[in-house]
Amino acid sequence: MAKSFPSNANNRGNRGTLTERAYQALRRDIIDGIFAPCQPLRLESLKERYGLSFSPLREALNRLHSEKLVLSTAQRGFRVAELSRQEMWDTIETRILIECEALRRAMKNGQDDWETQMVAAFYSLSLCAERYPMTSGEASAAEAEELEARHRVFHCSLIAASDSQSLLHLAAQLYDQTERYRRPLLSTQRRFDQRDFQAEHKTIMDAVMARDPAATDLLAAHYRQTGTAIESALARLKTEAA
Amino acid sequence: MAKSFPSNANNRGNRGTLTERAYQALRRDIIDGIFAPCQPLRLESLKERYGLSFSPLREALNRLHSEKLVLSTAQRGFRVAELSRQEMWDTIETRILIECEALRRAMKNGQDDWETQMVAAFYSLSLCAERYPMTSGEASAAEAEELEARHRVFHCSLIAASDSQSLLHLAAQLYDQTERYRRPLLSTQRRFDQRDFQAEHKTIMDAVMARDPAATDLLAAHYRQTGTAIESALARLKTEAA
DNA sequence: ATCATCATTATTTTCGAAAATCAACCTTGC
DNA sequence: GCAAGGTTGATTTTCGAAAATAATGATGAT
Repeated sequence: MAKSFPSNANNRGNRGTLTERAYQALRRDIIDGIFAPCQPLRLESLKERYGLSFSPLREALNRLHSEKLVLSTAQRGFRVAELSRQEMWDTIETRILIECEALRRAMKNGQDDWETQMVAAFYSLSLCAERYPMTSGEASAAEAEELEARHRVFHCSLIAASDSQSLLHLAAQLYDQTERYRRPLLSTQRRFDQRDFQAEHKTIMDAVMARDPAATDLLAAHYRQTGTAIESALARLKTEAA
Repeated sequence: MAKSFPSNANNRGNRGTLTERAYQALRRDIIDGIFAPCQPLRLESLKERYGLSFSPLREALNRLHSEKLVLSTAQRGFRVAELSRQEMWDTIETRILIECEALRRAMKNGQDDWETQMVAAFYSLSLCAERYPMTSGEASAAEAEELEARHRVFHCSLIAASDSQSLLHLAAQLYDQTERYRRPLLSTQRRFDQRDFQAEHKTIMDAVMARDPAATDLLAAHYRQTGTAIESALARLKTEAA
Protein backbone atom coordinates (compact mmCIF):
# COMPACT_ATOMS: atom_id res chain seq x y z
CA MET A 1 0.00 0.00 0.00
CA ALA A 2 1.73 3.15 1.13
CA LYS A 3 4.30 4.18 3.65
CA SER A 4 3.33 5.46 7.04
CA PHE A 5 3.23 9.17 7.68
CA PRO A 6 6.24 10.94 9.03
CA SER A 7 6.08 12.29 12.52
CA ASN A 8 8.85 14.14 14.20
CA ALA A 9 7.19 13.93 17.54
CA ASN A 10 6.60 10.24 17.82
CA ASN A 11 8.35 8.13 15.22
CA ARG A 12 11.64 7.99 16.84
CA GLY A 13 11.56 4.28 17.20
CA ASN A 14 12.07 4.47 20.95
CA ARG A 15 8.74 2.94 21.75
CA GLY A 16 9.74 0.74 24.59
CA THR A 17 12.34 2.85 26.35
CA LEU A 18 11.67 4.83 29.48
CA THR A 19 12.92 7.91 27.70
CA GLU A 20 10.09 7.51 25.24
CA ARG A 21 7.55 7.13 28.01
CA ALA A 22 8.91 10.18 29.79
CA TYR A 23 8.76 12.10 26.55
CA GLN A 24 5.15 11.16 25.82
CA ALA A 25 3.99 11.87 29.34
CA LEU A 26 5.75 15.21 29.59
CA ARG A 27 4.57 16.27 26.17
CA ARG A 28 0.98 15.51 26.95
CA ASP A 29 1.12 17.25 30.30
CA ILE A 30 2.62 20.35 28.75
CA ILE A 31 0.14 20.46 25.87
CA ASP A 32 -2.78 19.83 28.20
CA GLY A 33 -1.61 22.70 30.34
CA ILE A 34 -0.92 20.61 33.46
CA PHE A 35 2.33 22.51 33.58
CA ALA A 36 1.75 26.18 33.01
CA PRO A 37 3.85 28.18 30.55
CA CYS A 38 7.12 29.38 32.06
CA GLN A 39 6.76 27.02 34.97
CA PRO A 40 10.11 25.50 35.90
CA LEU A 41 10.34 21.75 35.54
CA ARG A 42 12.38 20.52 38.46
CA LEU A 43 13.99 17.17 37.96
CA GLU A 44 13.26 16.06 41.50
CA SER A 45 9.52 16.61 41.24
CA LEU A 46 9.32 15.09 37.78
CA LYS A 47 11.18 12.09 39.08
CA GLU A 48 8.55 11.67 41.72
CA ARG A 49 5.62 12.40 39.42
CA TYR A 50 6.55 9.89 36.76
CA GLY A 51 8.49 7.42 38.85
CA LEU A 52 11.55 7.70 36.63
CA SER A 53 15.16 8.54 37.12
CA PHE A 54 17.16 11.54 35.97
CA SER A 55 18.53 10.14 32.76
CA PRO A 56 15.32 9.40 30.85
CA LEU A 57 13.78 12.62 32.10
CA ARG A 58 16.68 14.73 30.97
CA GLU A 59 16.72 13.06 27.62
CA ALA A 60 13.00 13.64 27.16
CA LEU A 61 13.35 17.26 28.20
CA ASN A 62 16.14 17.80 25.71
CA ARG A 63 13.96 16.38 23.00
CA LEU A 64 11.13 18.69 23.98
CA HIS A 65 13.59 21.52 23.93
CA SER A 66 14.41 20.90 20.29
CA GLU A 67 10.68 20.92 19.60
CA LYS A 68 10.46 24.27 21.35
CA LEU A 69 8.04 23.04 23.98
CA VAL A 70 10.48 23.63 26.79
CA LEU A 71 13.30 26.09 27.27
CA SER A 72 16.56 25.23 28.92
CA THR A 73 19.35 27.21 30.43
CA ALA A 74 22.69 25.76 31.39
CA GLN A 75 22.89 24.80 35.03
CA ARG A 76 19.42 26.15 35.65
CA GLY A 77 17.40 23.36 34.19
CA PHE A 78 14.25 23.40 32.15
CA ARG A 79 11.01 25.29 32.07
CA VAL A 80 7.87 25.19 29.98
CA ALA A 81 8.00 27.47 26.95
CA GLU A 82 5.63 30.41 26.96
CA LEU A 83 2.73 30.89 24.58
CA SER A 84 2.04 34.07 22.69
CA ARG A 85 -0.40 35.12 20.05
CA GLN A 86 2.44 36.60 18.09
CA GLU A 87 4.42 33.38 18.08
CA MET A 88 1.32 31.46 17.07
CA TRP A 89 0.71 33.62 14.04
CA ASP A 90 4.36 33.57 13.13
CA THR A 91 4.34 29.78 13.16
CA ILE A 92 1.08 29.63 11.23
CA GLU A 93 2.42 31.87 8.48
CA THR A 94 5.61 29.85 8.20
CA ARG A 95 3.56 26.69 8.08
CA ILE A 96 1.59 28.17 5.22
CA LEU A 97 4.78 28.96 3.35
CA ILE A 98 6.09 25.43 3.76
CA GLU A 99 2.91 23.48 3.25
CA CYS A 100 1.71 25.41 0.21
CA GLU A 101 4.99 24.73 -1.52
CA ALA A 102 4.80 21.07 -0.50
CA LEU A 103 1.22 20.93 -1.73
CA ARG A 104 2.16 22.33 -5.13
CA ARG A 105 4.75 19.62 -5.49
CA ALA A 106 2.41 16.92 -4.24
CA MET A 107 -0.22 17.94 -6.78
CA LYS A 108 2.43 17.69 -9.44
CA ASN A 109 3.80 14.31 -8.43
CA GLY A 110 0.92 12.58 -6.71
CA GLN A 111 -0.36 9.27 -8.08
CA ASP A 112 -3.31 7.03 -7.36
CA ASP A 113 -2.07 5.78 -4.03
CA TRP A 114 -1.59 9.32 -2.80
CA GLU A 115 -5.19 10.21 -3.62
CA THR A 116 -6.34 6.99 -2.04
CA GLN A 117 -4.54 7.80 1.19
CA MET A 118 -6.04 11.25 1.21
CA VAL A 119 -9.59 9.95 0.83
CA ALA A 120 -8.98 7.37 3.54
CA ALA A 121 -7.56 9.94 5.93
CA PHE A 122 -10.46 12.27 5.31
CA TYR A 123 -12.99 9.55 5.95
CA SER A 124 -11.25 8.44 9.11
CA LEU A 125 -11.24 12.02 10.36
CA SER A 126 -14.94 12.42 9.52
CA LEU A 127 -15.90 9.42 11.60
CA CYS A 128 -14.06 10.83 14.56
CA ALA A 129 -15.53 14.31 14.15
CA GLU A 130 -19.07 12.92 14.03
CA ARG A 131 -18.57 11.31 17.41
CA TYR A 132 -17.98 14.63 19.06
CA PRO A 133 -20.38 15.75 21.79
CA MET A 134 -23.42 17.44 20.29
CA THR A 135 -24.06 20.31 22.62
CA SER A 136 -23.38 19.69 26.28
CA GLY A 137 -20.13 19.04 28.05
CA GLU A 138 -16.58 19.07 26.91
CA ALA A 139 -14.92 16.49 24.74
CA SER A 140 -12.93 13.96 26.72
CA ALA A 141 -9.17 14.07 26.59
CA ALA A 142 -9.14 10.77 24.74
CA GLU A 143 -11.59 12.06 22.14
CA ALA A 144 -9.60 15.21 21.61
CA GLU A 145 -6.40 13.22 21.29
CA GLU A 146 -7.85 10.83 18.74
CA LEU A 147 -9.24 13.72 16.72
CA GLU A 148 -5.90 15.44 16.85
CA ALA A 149 -4.15 12.31 15.60
CA ARG A 150 -6.48 11.83 12.65
CA HIS A 151 -6.35 15.50 11.87
CA ARG A 152 -2.63 15.26 11.71
CA VAL A 153 -2.76 12.28 9.40
CA PHE A 154 -5.16 14.08 7.10
CA HIS A 155 -3.09 17.21 6.75
CA CYS A 156 0.00 15.14 6.32
CA SER A 157 -1.64 13.10 3.58
CA LEU A 158 -2.36 16.22 1.54
CA ILE A 159 1.32 16.92 1.05
CA ALA A 160 2.66 13.37 1.39
CA ALA A 161 3.33 13.08 -2.33
CA SER A 162 5.70 16.02 -2.26
CA ASP A 163 9.13 14.95 -3.47
CA SER A 164 10.91 16.86 -0.73
CA GLN A 165 11.74 15.10 2.50
CA SER A 166 12.93 18.30 4.09
CA LEU A 167 9.65 20.09 3.39
CA LEU A 168 7.71 17.20 4.88
CA HIS A 169 10.00 17.19 7.87
CA LEU A 170 9.57 20.89 8.49
CA ALA A 171 5.82 20.63 8.02
CA ALA A 172 5.64 17.93 10.68
CA GLN A 173 7.83 20.00 12.95
CA LEU A 174 5.60 23.03 12.58
CA TYR A 175 2.48 20.94 13.03
CA ASP A 176 3.84 19.78 16.36
CA GLN A 177 4.59 23.31 17.41
CA THR A 178 1.06 24.47 16.72
CA GLU A 179 -0.57 21.53 18.46
CA ARG A 180 -0.15 23.25 21.76
CA TYR A 181 -2.21 26.18 20.55
CA ARG A 182 -4.83 23.99 18.95
CA ARG A 183 -5.57 21.98 22.07
CA PRO A 184 -7.87 24.47 23.87
CA LEU A 185 -9.82 24.71 20.65
CA LEU A 186 -10.40 20.98 20.41
CA SER A 187 -11.64 20.56 23.94
CA THR A 188 -14.15 23.40 23.74
CA GLN A 189 -15.49 22.58 20.31
CA ARG A 190 -18.76 20.74 19.63
CA ARG A 191 -19.83 18.48 16.82
CA PHE A 192 -21.37 21.55 15.23
CA ASP A 193 -17.99 23.27 14.88
CA GLN A 194 -16.39 20.09 13.70
CA ARG A 195 -18.81 19.93 10.79
CA ASP A 196 -17.71 23.37 9.64
CA PHE A 197 -14.12 22.28 9.78
CA GLN A 198 -14.84 19.10 7.91
CA ALA A 199 -16.60 21.07 5.19
CA GLU A 200 -13.43 23.10 4.77
CA HIS A 201 -11.32 19.99 4.67
CA LYS A 202 -13.56 18.55 1.99
CA THR A 203 -13.31 21.68 -0.13
CA ILE A 204 -9.55 21.66 0.14
CA MET A 205 -9.26 17.98 -0.67
CA ASP A 206 -11.49 18.28 -3.72
CA ALA A 207 -9.43 21.17 -5.04
CA VAL A 208 -6.25 19.23 -4.42
CA MET A 209 -7.51 16.16 -6.23
CA ALA A 210 -8.65 18.30 -9.13
CA ARG A 211 -5.11 19.70 -9.19
CA ASP A 212 -6.62 23.16 -8.87
CA PRO A 213 -3.79 25.67 -8.29
CA ALA A 214 -6.12 27.60 -6.00
CA ALA A 215 -5.93 24.71 -3.54
CA THR A 216 -2.97 26.36 -1.88
CA ASP A 217 -5.02 29.47 -1.22
CA LEU A 218 -7.75 27.38 0.35
CA LEU A 219 -5.20 25.68 2.55
CA ALA A 220 -3.71 28.98 3.63
CA ALA A 221 -7.14 30.40 4.38
CA HIS A 222 -7.93 27.29 6.40
CA TYR A 223 -4.89 27.75 8.61
CA ARG A 224 -5.57 31.43 9.13
CA GLN A 225 -9.16 30.63 10.00
CA THR A 226 -7.95 28.09 12.54
CA GLY A 227 -5.75 30.76 14.03
CA THR A 228 -8.67 33.10 14.40
CA ALA A 229 -10.79 30.36 15.95
CA ILE A 230 -8.03 29.69 18.46
CA GLU A 231 -7.89 33.35 19.38
CA SER A 232 -11.61 33.49 20.08
CA ALA A 233 -11.52 30.19 21.98
CA LEU A 234 -8.79 31.59 24.18
CA ALA A 235 -10.75 34.80 24.68
CA ARG A 236 -13.80 32.73 25.62
CA LEU A 237 -11.80 30.71 28.13
CA LYS A 238 -10.41 33.82 29.69
CA THR A 239 -13.89 35.34 30.04
CA GLU A 240 -15.19 32.17 31.66
CA ALA A 241 -12.31 32.13 34.06
CA ALA A 242 -13.04 35.70 35.13
CA MET B 1 24.18 48.38 18.75
CA ALA B 2 22.41 45.28 17.60
CA LYS B 3 21.54 41.87 18.86
CA SER B 4 23.75 38.88 18.24
CA PHE B 5 22.89 36.44 15.52
CA PRO B 6 20.80 33.43 16.24
CA SER B 7 22.42 30.06 16.01
CA ASN B 8 20.70 26.78 16.57
CA ALA B 9 23.93 24.97 16.72
CA ASN B 10 25.69 26.90 19.39
CA ASN B 11 23.53 29.30 21.31
CA ARG B 12 22.09 26.91 23.72
CA GLY B 13 23.62 28.62 26.65
CA ASN B 14 25.38 25.44 27.77
CA ARG B 15 28.80 26.90 27.30
CA GLY B 16 30.56 25.48 30.26
CA THR B 17 28.93 22.09 30.62
CA LEU B 18 30.54 18.85 29.55
CA THR B 19 27.53 18.18 27.39
CA GLU B 20 28.36 21.29 25.43
CA ARG B 21 31.96 20.23 25.03
CA ALA B 22 30.91 16.77 23.90
CA TYR B 23 28.50 18.34 21.45
CA GLN B 24 31.09 20.64 19.93
CA ALA B 25 33.71 17.93 19.67
CA LEU B 26 31.39 15.38 18.14
CA ARG B 27 29.95 17.90 15.75
CA ARG B 28 33.33 18.94 14.48
CA ASP B 29 34.52 15.38 14.11
CA ILE B 30 31.44 14.43 12.14
CA ILE B 31 31.59 17.47 9.88
CA ASP B 32 35.32 17.02 9.32
CA GLY B 33 34.68 13.44 8.35
CA ILE B 34 36.67 11.88 11.19
CA PHE B 35 33.66 9.64 11.61
CA ALA B 36 32.48 8.36 8.27
CA PRO B 37 28.83 8.48 7.25
CA CYS B 38 26.83 5.54 8.59
CA GLN B 39 29.58 4.65 11.01
CA PRO B 40 28.15 3.54 14.34
CA LEU B 41 29.08 5.73 17.28
CA ARG B 42 29.65 3.38 20.19
CA LEU B 43 29.35 4.97 23.57
CA GLU B 44 32.28 3.07 24.97
CA SER B 45 34.72 4.27 22.33
CA LEU B 46 33.43 7.84 22.48
CA LYS B 47 33.84 7.76 26.22
CA GLU B 48 37.45 6.84 25.74
CA ARG B 49 38.06 9.27 22.89
CA TYR B 50 36.73 12.34 24.65
CA GLY B 51 37.33 11.33 28.25
CA LEU B 52 33.70 11.84 29.18
CA SER B 53 31.00 9.75 30.71
CA PHE B 54 27.80 8.38 29.22
CA SER B 55 25.45 11.14 30.23
CA PRO B 56 27.02 14.11 28.45
CA LEU B 57 27.75 12.00 25.41
CA ARG B 58 24.22 10.74 25.12
CA GLU B 59 22.87 14.22 25.53
CA ALA B 60 25.16 15.56 22.86
CA LEU B 61 24.23 12.74 20.50
CA ASN B 62 20.55 13.40 21.02
CA ARG B 63 21.13 17.00 20.15
CA LEU B 64 22.97 16.04 17.00
CA HIS B 65 20.13 13.72 16.20
CA SER B 66 17.67 16.59 16.17
CA GLU B 67 20.04 18.41 13.85
CA LYS B 68 20.05 15.38 11.58
CA LEU B 69 23.76 14.83 11.88
CA VAL B 70 23.35 11.48 13.56
CA LEU B 71 20.67 8.83 13.39
CA SER B 72 19.49 6.87 16.36
CA THR B 73 17.54 3.69 16.84
CA ALA B 74 16.12 2.55 20.12
CA GLN B 75 18.38 0.16 21.97
CA ARG B 76 20.80 0.17 19.10
CA GLY B 77 22.49 3.46 19.69
CA PHE B 78 23.68 6.12 17.32
CA ARG B 79 25.39 6.33 13.98
CA VAL B 80 26.56 9.10 11.71
CA ALA B 81 23.94 10.21 9.20
CA GLU B 82 24.69 9.47 5.58
CA LEU B 83 25.30 12.08 2.91
CA SER B 84 23.61 12.13 -0.45
CA ARG B 85 23.56 14.47 -3.38
CA GLN B 86 19.79 14.23 -3.43
CA GLU B 87 19.44 15.24 0.20
CA MET B 88 21.83 18.10 -0.35
CA TRP B 89 19.80 19.54 -3.19
CA ASP B 90 16.58 18.99 -1.30
CA THR B 91 17.94 20.96 1.62
CA ILE B 92 19.30 23.69 -0.63
CA GLU B 93 15.94 24.17 -2.34
CA THR B 94 14.14 24.33 0.97
CA ARG B 95 16.68 26.80 2.22
CA ILE B 96 15.99 28.94 -0.82
CA LEU B 97 12.28 28.86 -0.11
CA ILE B 98 12.77 29.93 3.50
CA GLU B 99 15.51 32.47 3.04
CA CYS B 100 14.00 34.22 0.06
CA GLU B 101 10.81 34.78 1.99
CA ALA B 102 12.81 35.97 4.99
CA LEU B 103 14.81 38.24 2.72
CA ARG B 104 11.69 39.82 1.25
CA ARG B 105 10.50 40.62 4.74
CA ALA B 106 13.88 41.89 5.83
CA MET B 107 14.04 44.24 2.86
CA LYS B 108 10.62 45.52 3.85
CA ASN B 109 11.36 46.02 7.54
CA GLY B 110 15.09 46.62 7.71
CA GLN B 111 16.39 49.86 9.14
CA ASP B 112 19.78 51.52 9.39
CA ASP B 113 21.19 49.17 11.97
CA TRP B 114 20.32 46.17 9.82
CA GLU B 115 22.22 47.60 6.86
CA THR B 116 25.09 48.47 9.13
CA GLN B 117 25.31 44.92 10.40
CA MET B 118 25.25 43.62 6.87
CA VAL B 119 28.11 45.82 5.77
CA ALA B 120 30.09 44.87 8.83
CA ALA B 121 29.52 41.17 8.28
CA PHE B 122 30.51 41.45 4.64
CA TYR B 123 33.70 43.27 5.48
CA SER B 124 34.61 40.79 8.18
CA LEU B 125 34.08 37.95 5.75
CA SER B 126 36.19 39.69 3.10
CA LEU B 127 39.15 39.99 5.43
CA CYS B 128 39.00 36.32 6.18
CA ALA B 129 38.62 35.33 2.54
CA GLU B 130 41.66 37.40 1.58
CA ARG B 131 43.79 35.45 3.99
CA TYR B 132 43.16 32.20 2.18
CA PRO B 133 46.14 30.37 0.67
CA MET B 134 46.94 31.72 -2.78
CA THR B 135 47.71 28.62 -4.76
CA SER B 136 49.53 25.88 -2.92
CA GLY B 137 48.37 23.73 -0.05
CA GLU B 138 45.06 23.34 1.66
CA ALA B 139 43.50 25.77 4.02
CA SER B 140 44.07 24.88 7.64
CA ALA B 141 41.15 23.59 9.68
CA ALA B 142 41.21 26.75 11.76
CA GLU B 143 41.10 28.95 8.66
CA ALA B 144 38.21 26.99 7.21
CA GLU B 145 36.36 27.17 10.49
CA GLU B 146 36.81 30.89 10.84
CA LEU B 147 35.65 31.43 7.27
CA GLU B 148 32.65 29.25 7.88
CA ALA B 149 31.74 31.23 10.99
CA ARG B 150 31.94 34.60 9.22
CA HIS B 151 30.12 33.24 6.23
CA ARG B 152 27.34 32.18 8.53
CA VAL B 153 27.15 35.57 10.15
CA PHE B 154 27.00 37.25 6.76
CA HIS B 155 24.16 35.16 5.41
CA CYS B 156 22.34 35.50 8.66
CA SER B 157 22.71 39.26 8.59
CA LEU B 158 20.99 39.46 5.21
CA ILE B 159 17.73 38.18 6.65
CA ALA B 160 18.18 39.31 10.24
CA ALA B 161 15.64 42.11 9.85
CA SER B 162 12.90 39.68 8.94
CA ASP B 163 10.06 39.97 11.41
CA SER B 164 9.64 36.23 11.69
CA GLN B 165 11.49 34.35 14.40
CA SER B 166 10.40 31.03 13.02
CA LEU B 167 11.81 31.78 9.57
CA LEU B 168 15.11 32.82 11.10
CA HIS B 169 15.12 29.71 13.21
CA LEU B 170 14.50 27.44 10.26
CA ALA B 171 17.10 29.25 8.18
CA ALA B 172 19.69 28.67 10.90
CA GLN B 173 18.66 25.04 11.15
CA LEU B 174 19.03 24.53 7.43
CA TYR B 175 22.33 26.37 7.38
CA ASP B 176 23.63 23.92 9.96
CA GLN B 177 22.46 20.99 7.92
CA THR B 178 24.27 22.16 4.83
CA GLU B 179 27.50 22.93 6.65
CA ARG B 180 28.48 19.31 6.43
CA TYR B 181 28.29 19.44 2.66
CA ARG B 182 30.09 22.76 2.43
CA ARG B 183 33.12 21.66 4.39
CA PRO B 184 34.98 19.76 1.65
CA LEU B 185 34.50 22.83 -0.52
CA LEU B 186 36.10 25.16 1.97
CA SER B 187 39.19 23.08 2.53
CA THR B 188 39.93 22.65 -1.16
CA GLN B 189 39.23 26.22 -2.20
CA ARG B 190 41.89 28.86 -2.82
CA ARG B 191 41.87 32.58 -2.47
CA PHE B 192 41.05 32.74 -6.13
CA ASP B 193 37.74 30.92 -5.62
CA GLN B 194 37.00 32.94 -2.56
CA ARG B 195 37.17 36.12 -4.61
CA ASP B 196 34.50 34.81 -6.95
CA PHE B 197 32.32 34.03 -4.00
CA GLN B 198 32.88 37.40 -2.47
CA ALA B 199 31.94 39.07 -5.72
CA GLU B 200 28.63 37.23 -5.60
CA HIS B 201 28.12 38.20 -2.00
CA LYS B 202 28.73 41.82 -2.91
CA THR B 203 26.24 41.72 -5.75
CA ILE B 204 23.60 40.21 -3.51
CA MET B 205 24.22 42.66 -0.71
CA ASP B 206 24.02 45.64 -3.03
CA ALA B 207 20.72 44.44 -4.45
CA VAL B 208 19.39 43.85 -0.95
CA MET B 209 20.38 47.31 0.22
CA ALA B 210 18.81 48.84 -2.88
CA ARG B 211 15.64 46.91 -1.95
CA ASP B 212 15.74 45.38 -5.40
CA PRO B 213 13.11 42.60 -5.57
CA ALA B 214 15.48 40.62 -7.80
CA ALA B 215 17.75 40.18 -4.79
CA THR B 216 15.93 36.98 -3.92
CA ASP B 217 16.76 35.56 -7.34
CA LEU B 218 20.39 36.40 -6.85
CA LEU B 219 20.36 34.69 -3.47
CA ALA B 220 18.72 31.59 -4.90
CA ALA B 221 21.21 31.47 -7.77
CA HIS B 222 24.04 31.83 -5.26
CA TYR B 223 22.88 28.80 -3.29
CA ARG B 224 22.41 26.71 -6.40
CA GLN B 225 25.85 27.70 -7.59
CA THR B 226 27.28 26.65 -4.25
CA GLY B 227 25.56 23.31 -4.66
CA THR B 228 27.14 22.82 -8.06
CA ALA B 229 30.54 23.83 -6.71
CA ILE B 230 30.18 21.26 -3.95
CA GLU B 231 29.34 18.58 -6.46
CA SER B 232 32.44 19.26 -8.50
CA ALA B 233 34.63 19.52 -5.41
CA LEU B 234 33.40 16.11 -4.34
CA ALA B 235 34.04 14.72 -7.81
CA ARG B 236 37.54 16.16 -7.72
CA LEU B 237 38.24 14.62 -4.33
CA LYS B 238 37.05 11.25 -5.53
CA THR B 239 39.28 11.42 -8.59
CA GLU B 240 42.30 12.33 -6.47
CA ALA B 241 41.59 9.47 -4.12
CA ALA B 242 41.52 6.99 -7.01
C1' DA C 1 23.21 -29.39 5.72
C1' DT C 2 19.45 -26.33 7.87
C1' DC C 3 17.11 -24.56 11.29
C1' DA C 4 15.87 -23.54 15.96
C1' DT C 5 17.40 -22.93 20.78
C1' DC C 6 20.22 -21.57 24.12
C1' DA C 7 24.39 -19.38 26.21
C1' DT C 8 27.74 -15.80 25.77
C1' DT C 9 29.27 -11.38 24.66
C1' DA C 10 28.77 -6.58 23.28
C1' DT C 11 26.18 -2.48 23.84
C1' DT C 12 22.74 0.41 25.28
C1' DT C 13 19.83 2.17 28.85
C1' DT C 14 18.78 3.17 33.53
C1' DC C 15 19.72 4.11 38.19
C1' DG C 16 21.08 6.55 42.48
C1' DA C 17 24.81 8.58 44.66
C1' DA C 18 28.47 12.14 44.41
C1' DA C 19 30.27 16.43 42.58
C1' DA C 20 29.50 20.91 40.82
C1' DT C 21 26.96 24.95 40.46
C1' DC C 22 23.72 28.48 41.52
C1' DA C 23 20.44 31.39 44.47
C1' DA C 24 19.33 33.21 48.79
C1' DC C 25 20.29 34.38 53.10
C1' DC C 26 23.14 35.73 56.74
C1' DT C 27 26.87 37.69 58.66
C1' DT C 28 30.70 41.12 59.23
C1' DG C 29 33.11 45.36 58.66
C1' DC C 30 32.81 50.06 57.34
C1' DG D 1 22.45 51.50 56.77
C1' DC D 2 24.78 49.02 53.30
C1' DA D 3 28.10 46.69 50.41
C1' DA D 4 31.40 42.64 50.39
C1' DG D 5 32.07 38.13 51.43
C1' DG D 6 30.92 33.74 52.93
C1' DT D 7 27.71 29.84 54.24
C1' DT D 8 23.78 27.08 53.65
C1' DG D 9 20.38 24.80 50.94
C1' DA D 10 18.32 23.68 46.62
C1' DT D 11 19.10 21.96 42.01
C1' DT D 12 21.46 20.54 38.16
C1' DT D 13 25.04 17.89 36.12
C1' DT D 14 28.14 14.11 36.00
C1' DC D 15 29.76 9.66 37.07
C1' DG D 16 30.38 4.58 37.10
C1' DA D 17 28.11 0.54 38.29
C1' DA D 18 24.00 -2.40 37.46
C1' DA D 19 20.09 -3.88 34.65
C1' DA D 20 18.12 -4.59 30.21
C1' DT D 21 18.41 -5.57 25.61
C1' DA D 22 20.29 -6.95 21.11
C1' DA D 23 23.97 -9.52 18.45
C1' DT D 24 26.88 -13.40 18.03
C1' DG D 25 28.21 -17.96 18.20
C1' DA D 26 27.74 -22.66 19.64
C1' DT D 27 25.04 -26.82 20.27
C1' DG D 28 21.90 -30.20 19.06
C1' DA D 29 17.77 -31.94 16.54
C1' DT D 30 15.57 -32.90 12.16
